[in-house]
Amino acid sequence: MSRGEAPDPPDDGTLRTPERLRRRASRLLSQLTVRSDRLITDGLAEADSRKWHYAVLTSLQEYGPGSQAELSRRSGIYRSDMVGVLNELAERDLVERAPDPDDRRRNVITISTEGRRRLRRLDKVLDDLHDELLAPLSPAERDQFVQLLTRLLDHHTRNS
Amino acid sequence: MSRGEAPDPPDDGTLRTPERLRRRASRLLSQLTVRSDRLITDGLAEADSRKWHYAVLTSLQEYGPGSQAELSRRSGIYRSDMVGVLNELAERDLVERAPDPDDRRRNVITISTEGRRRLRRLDKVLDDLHDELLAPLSPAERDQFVQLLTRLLDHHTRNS
DNA sequence: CTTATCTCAGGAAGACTGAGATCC
DNA sequence: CGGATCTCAGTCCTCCTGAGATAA
Repeated sequence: MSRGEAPDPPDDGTLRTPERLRRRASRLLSQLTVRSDRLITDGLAEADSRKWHYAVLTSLQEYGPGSQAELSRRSGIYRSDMVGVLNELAERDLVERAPDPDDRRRNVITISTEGRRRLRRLDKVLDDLHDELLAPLSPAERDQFVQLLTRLLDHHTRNS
Repeated sequence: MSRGEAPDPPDDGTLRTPERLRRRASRLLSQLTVRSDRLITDGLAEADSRKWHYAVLTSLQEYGPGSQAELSRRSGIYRSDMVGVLNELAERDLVERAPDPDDRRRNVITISTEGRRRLRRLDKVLDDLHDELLAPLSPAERDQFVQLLTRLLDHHTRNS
């Protein structure tokens, strides 16, 4: 409360007006995401990685090799940003990029053995980080939270 | 499902591995926040406003006039970015910026009548936008959601 | 002298646009 | 030809750092 924020809510259902700002879901979301992003980014940086590395490696592990456009669709990384991410991954020998013999516009991206090893480590790192992120919630509440987020995201993804 | 995403979950509690990526709370958060931000930003743009305008106006309405540094603390806007926001608000005659006679380093920011009127409109706009944002959730679930977000945010705010 | 306030300049990172070259 | 793919250059926004000027 050292930041001149709103006082605690009345706790009787009444919503005092100062709470309007604090309780806007959009604000809560963006503020929490800033913290979450920072947590994850810092944690992965200690493992010489980024969120995007994890997203691409997981997608390769689970769905197999693919073109860059395909990886982009799978992982949600923008097609124009994919180039840079793959450069970083290739530098570290975590993936291999080879021209597709069947369609010479494409590159086929494959995860390397080193990449699989790295992915296992990142998965552990992320488990710990999520433990920290969701610390105040009970296991049941964590599921609840993930479920609510998923439903919201699905809804807003389908309606493009 | 036209985007090469993960298939639907088994729906029996089992978590197939491809779901790891999809279900990471950090990813859900940041993806949802992107959509939410876009929704809010676009909606407010139609009212010639931004999120920051609303934050500052609300804080002025609820807590009364204050210096820029104080507004910054209340509303969460970075002190360096506050200048620009106040310029925009002053341009539109929604706030008044006057030097503090007691401390000549400071400006005292006051909300104008026009500002109050604008704020009432923005509050309605935001109510509608949040209805859209939380559309798939029942009223009880919306409360649940806000409550979970608040607890998480509080936890990560206290630990600086 | 130290501290606080206001201001501006600019960096880093993410989401995104647009366009050119290449190929189907 | 239209459409997809890879790449690069660059925009916009947000969060944040740093520093200068002024005044307590």
